[in-house]
Amino acid sequence: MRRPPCCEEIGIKKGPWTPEEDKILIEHIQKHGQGSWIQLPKLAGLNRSGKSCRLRWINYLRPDIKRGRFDDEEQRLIIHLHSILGNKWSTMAAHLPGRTDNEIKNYWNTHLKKKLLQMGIDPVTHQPRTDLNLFSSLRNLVLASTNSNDSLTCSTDINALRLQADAANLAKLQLLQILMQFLACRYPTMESSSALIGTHQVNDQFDQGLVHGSMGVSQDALSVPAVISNPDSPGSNNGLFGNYSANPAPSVVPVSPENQKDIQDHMNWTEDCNSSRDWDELNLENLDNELGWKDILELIS
DNA sequence: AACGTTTTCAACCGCTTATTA
DNA sequence: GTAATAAGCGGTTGAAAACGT
Repeated sequence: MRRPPCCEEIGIKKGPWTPEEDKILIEHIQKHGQGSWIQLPKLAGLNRSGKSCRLRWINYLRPDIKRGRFDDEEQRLIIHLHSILGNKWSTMAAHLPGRTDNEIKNYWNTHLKKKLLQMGIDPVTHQPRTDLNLFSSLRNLVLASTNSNDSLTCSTDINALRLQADAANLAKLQLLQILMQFLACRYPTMESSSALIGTHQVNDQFDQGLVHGSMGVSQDALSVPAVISNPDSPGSNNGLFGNYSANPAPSVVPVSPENQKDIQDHMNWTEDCNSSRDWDELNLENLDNELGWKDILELIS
């Protein structure tokens, strides 16, 4: 079924399009319609492949293309769609009028993916990450949340404030759980002591805190976006992280294979809590440089 | 100002799927 | 049913811009 290389494509121009080429393509399509992309370059007098013409038109020259930054609503939608569809960029583009699959793909890879990673959420599984890298990112988020009043005072974007608050609160929850896992592993015999509560108790607290809003996570952020065809889904479409509502207590799951590289440089310290070497390498004392882990515990309490 | 590094995104490549003869 | 062709899709690349030192 492999298509043989087309001899007509030998010697054709590649690389960035010139304004002149754009003009020729636009005028030709306006005059004759899209028709056959293979025939188009020849008919229009362009030294380009049909593929290249199609891509240029669909991703850049179409009159209904919406350019500029993605707004909060679009970001929420992309994240939610990705949690359901995975890397089905063209399907996602169908839900975002004026946006192309290429644009969404680029935006995901350059912005949203990083955002989720910084929040400690695996961009593939859309579940909280457990690697050590998360620890520092969570600390940053907790720090950001404590400074949010300063850094965002001048902002009139209420959504931005809420998103950051939600992210920071989720980070706090994850950080607390990770710390509890650390303590539970470090002191297994004290599992049920009042000083070191067990993980299941932590989860209960998460549940209660999230359900009742006592942990500060806005209810909006925990609701399911109504964009996807799920008429049974309760709640409204608010909050960038609404798609995580199916997992109200951020259960700790392994990081996806795709992001394994990110954590190769760190020990997999939550995977095997019997490995004393790993725990010893997790030098919590070093975290005192900017914000001690004890301080974090105070912050999230 | 100069240089190196990182980020962004348009464009390409190779593969799969759909259509047609 | 099969093969050839066209269209579409997602991953990857690389040039340019932005940023940091």
